[in-house]
Amino acid sequence: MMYGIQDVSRKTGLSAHTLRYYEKEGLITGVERTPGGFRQYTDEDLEALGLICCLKNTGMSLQEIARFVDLTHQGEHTLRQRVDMLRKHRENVIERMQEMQRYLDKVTWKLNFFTEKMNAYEARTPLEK
Amino acid sequence: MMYGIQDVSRKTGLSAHTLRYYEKEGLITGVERTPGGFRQYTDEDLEALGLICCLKNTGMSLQEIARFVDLTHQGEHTLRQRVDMLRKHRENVIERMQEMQRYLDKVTWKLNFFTEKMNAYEARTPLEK
DNA sequence: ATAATCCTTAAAGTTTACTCTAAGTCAATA
DNA sequence: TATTGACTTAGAGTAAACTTTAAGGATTAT
Repeated sequence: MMYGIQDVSRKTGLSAHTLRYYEKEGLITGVERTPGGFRQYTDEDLEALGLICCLKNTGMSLQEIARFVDLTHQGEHTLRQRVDMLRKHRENVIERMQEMQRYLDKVTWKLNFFTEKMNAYEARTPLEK
Repeated sequence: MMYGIQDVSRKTGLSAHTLRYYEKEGLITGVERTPGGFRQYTDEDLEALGLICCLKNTGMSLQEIARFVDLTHQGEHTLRQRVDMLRKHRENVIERMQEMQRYLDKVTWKLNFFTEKMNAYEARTPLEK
C-alpha cells in the first residue's frame, strides 16, 4: 500500500510540513513520488517513521536520528555502531527518567506541604455567605 | 547565611547570567543587595530556587513558573490555585513518564532486533586477521 | 593597593524543532 | 473545461531558554 502525505500525517501525528522537513533533514529518504511529483509513502516508510518518533519522543535530537539513518544506509557493517547508539540512548533515557522521578518526588513533597497550608487557611477563613 | 551570585551558581548549577535572567523574568524576586549593590541570596532564596529547578526540570515553562511565583506573592488566598497548578503539573509529568516508558519499550524492542541482526552479521563475516 | 569579582543596561546571537508564506504546479470534481 | 483544493519548493519567521557581548563603572577580598 501507498499513502499520501496527508494519510501519513494522520497516521503519525506529524504535520505534512514536518514530514517534508524531516525529509529535507535526512530523517527519511527515498520517498517515492507519483508521476506528478506527489509523495507516496510505503509501509516501510511508515515503519521507519515509527522508529524516528520513538527516538524523538524519548529525547533524541533530530541530528542524532539523522546520523542513525545515515548509518543504516551505509549497510550492515554499521550494525554495531547502530546498536551502540541505541544502547547508549536507552541508558540515557532510563537515567533521565530516574532523575525525573526524583524531581517529581520533591514536587510531591512540596504539594503536600502546600495542601496542608491550604487546608489550614481554608479552615481559618471559611467561604463567605 | 548569605551567598554571592557565584556561590548560588555553584549550588544550583545555574550560571550567574541565568540567575540574573531568572530575576528579570520574575522567577526570583526580592533578592537582597550589599550596600554596593551586589546580590546576596538568603537560604530562603535557595529554597525557592530549589523548587524552581524541580519545576523546570520536570518540564514546566519559565512562564508558568513565573505565574506560580506571582501567585505566591499575592498571598495565602492563592493557595488553592497554587495547589491546583502543582497537582496538574504532577499529573502531566506522570503521564509524560508513562508515555516515555512506552516509547522506551519500543526502543528496547528495536534494540533487540538490531542486536540479533548484528550477531548474525558478525558470525557471518568474522573479523579479519 | 590591586586584582578579581560584581554590577548595570541593552541588545544581539544561538539552538532546536518546527511553522508559515509565497508563488507556482497538479489533480479531482462539477 | 473550469475551479477548487492539495501539493511543490525555497526560504523566512517563531518560540523558548538561554548565552554572549559590550562598555564602563563599582565593590570586595587579599
